[in-house]
This record gives sequence, C-alpha cells and structure tokens, in this order.
Amino acid sequence: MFTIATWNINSVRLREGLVARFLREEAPDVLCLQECKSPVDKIPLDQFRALGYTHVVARGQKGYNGVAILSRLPITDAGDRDYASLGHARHVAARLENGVTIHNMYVPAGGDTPDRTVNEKFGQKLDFVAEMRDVFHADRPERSILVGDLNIAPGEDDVWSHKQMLKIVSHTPVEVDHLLSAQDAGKWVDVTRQDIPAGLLYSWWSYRAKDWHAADKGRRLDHIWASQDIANAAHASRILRPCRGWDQPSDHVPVLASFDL
DNA sequence: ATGGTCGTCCTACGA
Repeated sequence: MFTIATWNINSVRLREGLVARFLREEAPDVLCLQECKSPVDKIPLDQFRALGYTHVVARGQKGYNGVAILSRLPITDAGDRDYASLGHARHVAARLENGVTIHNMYVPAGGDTPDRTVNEKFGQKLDFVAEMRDVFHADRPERSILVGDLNIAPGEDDVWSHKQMLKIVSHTPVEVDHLLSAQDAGKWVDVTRQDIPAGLLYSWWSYRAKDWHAADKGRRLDHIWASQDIANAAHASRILRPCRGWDQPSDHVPVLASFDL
C-alpha cells in the first residue's frame, strides 16, 4: 500500500514550512506539488530530505508554474511534455518500482473571460486539455495515476453554486466537456469521487474572500485520477480543508488517496 | 456591477 498527495503550494520557497508540517503530520509516500514558482535548483529540499523524502523529480522555471514530485519511495524520472507548446513547467512524470507511473499536472488557469477569441489564455487552457485527450487516446495509460491542479471543477457538487459558476472560468460547459473528454480518452477514474460520490467537495478557496470558511465559496480544482486497471486498488480519499486555515496558507489544500498496490 | 488578495519581482502580471 502507498499513499499519494497532490497540493498546489503557490510558492514552495515561501511555504517550505507548511510542506514540512504536512509531510510530518500526514506522511504520504509521494507528494506532488504544483505552482512551485521556483527553478528546480532553488527548491528548498534539505528539510524534505531530512523527513525521508530523498527522491525528487521536478521541472521548474523562475517565478511561475513549476511541478515537483517528492517521494520516500524510490522513483525514476519518466519525462515531461510541453502541453500546448507553452514552454511552461506544467507536467512531469515519475515511475515507482512497482511499475506505477505518476503524472503531475498543472493545467493553465485560463484568465478571467471564457472566450478564446478575446482571451488568449482561455484558448491555451482548452488546447492544453485537448492535447491531454489526444495523448491519452493515442497511448491509453496503464498502471498510471494522474494528479494535480487541473483548474476545472467538473461536477455540480464541485462548486459552491453550479448556476452562478456556469460563466466563470473553471466551471464553464466547454471546459468541463474538454476535461471529461480527456478523462474518457484515457479511461481515467476520478478516484476522489469514486471514494466520496455524494456531496459538496472543494479543494480551493479564493484569497479574496473576507472569511473563506464562513462564505465557503469553494471549488474542487485538484484531482486524483487512476487508470482503469488499478482504480479498484484506490481508497481512503481525503481533502484536507483544515490546511486552508494554516498561517500564510496556499489557496489550495492537499488531496490524498491510498492504493493497495 | 464591482472589488476583493496573494506571490513574484519591479511594476505589472498571473492566479
């Protein structure tokens, strides 16, 4: 059995202490981070190594984006892909010794206006997810786990108000269609919803709310998917809402799952 | 309808 976690950390350098606290308290075998906002050689790894996370596979750039996989199990680098040819550090893959491949993804947020004719970023987001669909269609994933900040909340219970979110980037029908097509092309199973099928579920709350907890206008943007062949090994999914209340928090909280593999 | 908050790095820009 192993556990995997995904967390958009919104600067790993600023929140090194929060990552260390999470690793001490939850001790996942693998932690996938997004929005590290750091070149790989400036990620503060010493504290993570001291906690047992001695294996690291990462891609980074200065100031923006960046994905990292920290593991206390041995992993090897399984490459990356420049989805939508943006030149951004938004994907990296690693392989465990049991043959499981882990994809760590950070899908573009897509800007404020859900119209690619006036907002280039929205088009890039759709193109990114369409390329995910094409890649999974051409080469159907096996013994694979895909995690990350997909920046899309697909279900009605993945947002605080389905009706009020229909024209808000992250929950528009065209984005949801793209994401579900990518999921279907790879025969990916949404592990979090397999484990917790009913009810509101959020992994992100805006910094702009006066009282994020009271307003509770959240969205489930962070996901753990498993390929069909290993989906029945997944269990014990959790979303750690309390992390949003930590000092100087990320606007995202960790999502976890366990696999009997 | 609007403005609200962060992080990075220099002044906006992306989220």
